[in-house]
Amino acid sequence: MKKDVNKAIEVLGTRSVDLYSIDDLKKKLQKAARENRPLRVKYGADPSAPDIHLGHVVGLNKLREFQDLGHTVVFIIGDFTGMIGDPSGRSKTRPQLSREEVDANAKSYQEQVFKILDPGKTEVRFNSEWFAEMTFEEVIRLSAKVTVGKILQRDDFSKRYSAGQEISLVEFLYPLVQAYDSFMIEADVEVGGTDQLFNLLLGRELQEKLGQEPQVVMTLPLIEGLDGVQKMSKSLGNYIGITEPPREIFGKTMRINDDLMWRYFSLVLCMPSAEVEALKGEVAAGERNPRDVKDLLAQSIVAKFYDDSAAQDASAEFARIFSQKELPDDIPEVQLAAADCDGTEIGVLTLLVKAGLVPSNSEARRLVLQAGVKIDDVKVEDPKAMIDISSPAVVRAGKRKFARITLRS
RNA sequence: GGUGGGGUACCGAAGUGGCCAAACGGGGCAGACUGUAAAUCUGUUGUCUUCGACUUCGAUGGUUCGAAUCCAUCCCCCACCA
Repeated sequence: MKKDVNKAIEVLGTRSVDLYSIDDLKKKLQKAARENRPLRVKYGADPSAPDIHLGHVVGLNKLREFQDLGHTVVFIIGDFTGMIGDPSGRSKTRPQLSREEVDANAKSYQEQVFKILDPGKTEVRFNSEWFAEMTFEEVIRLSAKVTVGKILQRDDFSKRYSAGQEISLVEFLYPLVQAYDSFMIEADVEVGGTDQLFNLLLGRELQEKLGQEPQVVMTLPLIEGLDGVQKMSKSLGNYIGITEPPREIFGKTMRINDDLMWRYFSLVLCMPSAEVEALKGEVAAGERNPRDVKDLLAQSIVAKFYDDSAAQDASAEFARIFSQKELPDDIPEVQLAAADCDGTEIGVLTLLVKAGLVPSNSEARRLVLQAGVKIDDVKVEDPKAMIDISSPAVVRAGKRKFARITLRS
């Protein structure tokens, strides 16, 4: 374990938003060094959305830093809470999951997480371990430790409460559940997004009330998603998943706002702020082209989850399609039955639908009228046009969708 | 239990008898431009055999030449009071 506490504080403090408290962290680090006992760093995962995306990566990076300093990450999978979900059914982000779903998600979680974390320094725990056996009496005793006023302090609760919106008792209980996790695993530190601040702090308080040394709470920025405004999340569909194909990750990264790049450099790639500022300066001064910088970002992100060659391939492919407007190197083949055709000819609209490039005829018509359809590199602008597919034809629908059509004899 | 407010297209939200396939915003899609799937601008965004037809505004039934809009019943949601 690294013994230089000041250095550790410097590393760990980078990118964090809140840290309660730096003194506690320092003490814990000193104690850990003295006793040669790694700190237990908690991170809670919600098993309802098993796709890890760049938003999670921000936290995982921080955990990795703890591990590199010799500490242990306790990765908690909230399987118990996942199976309860939010039975009021109001919250779409808390679906009720079956045991099988939870298990499958948990498994996939672990596989993904170890793209960043060191498995040798990670302890995976399930919170059903302690909650499944809890009696109602214990639940009530536990709930006596926290007041309603306390829970109402949480920002979104107080807003909803004063706006006259409903808050279910389940929601009220969830922070307590998380806090209890901290107690059970004897967390020294808990890391989470800024939206978790209240819950993390509650863990700190609860530990203290139950006679345990309170955890240090560290929050990290929430990264904005592809829309550039809302936080990256699966339910909003504005995310880049780390298991997506390299070309997809690359393309999606190229789609973010130029202004957002810097945050990705810093939060996803952990680039030191001096370097980020330097890059930013070069772009502002016109010395570097924002596209090239974004290309660097996108390649680096792909390389982080795959490797350099995947990154280069994705970049080259992107340039081919969007800069040179050429065809991609792997166009999906679609065979059409002769029965769908009029001899060897077929209407464009039917063709687009049958090839699975658009969901409906009307959609196909719009696309054609908007000059978004090309067949063998020739624009088709008449929705009634008949296309001869006696020899294979390459259809391009919009910028990103392609198909090579052949006629099945 | 009582009172009041609601349920409209992917989302948010107008519309209270015909001009409503339904304003507006967001999102999506397309085009232009560009070194970018950035930004910006423009168009588009129910379905179909598209100069026309059909199905949509919680559900069902009704009034009417005509309903998202009126009536009845029902289902669901929310707040407040008890």
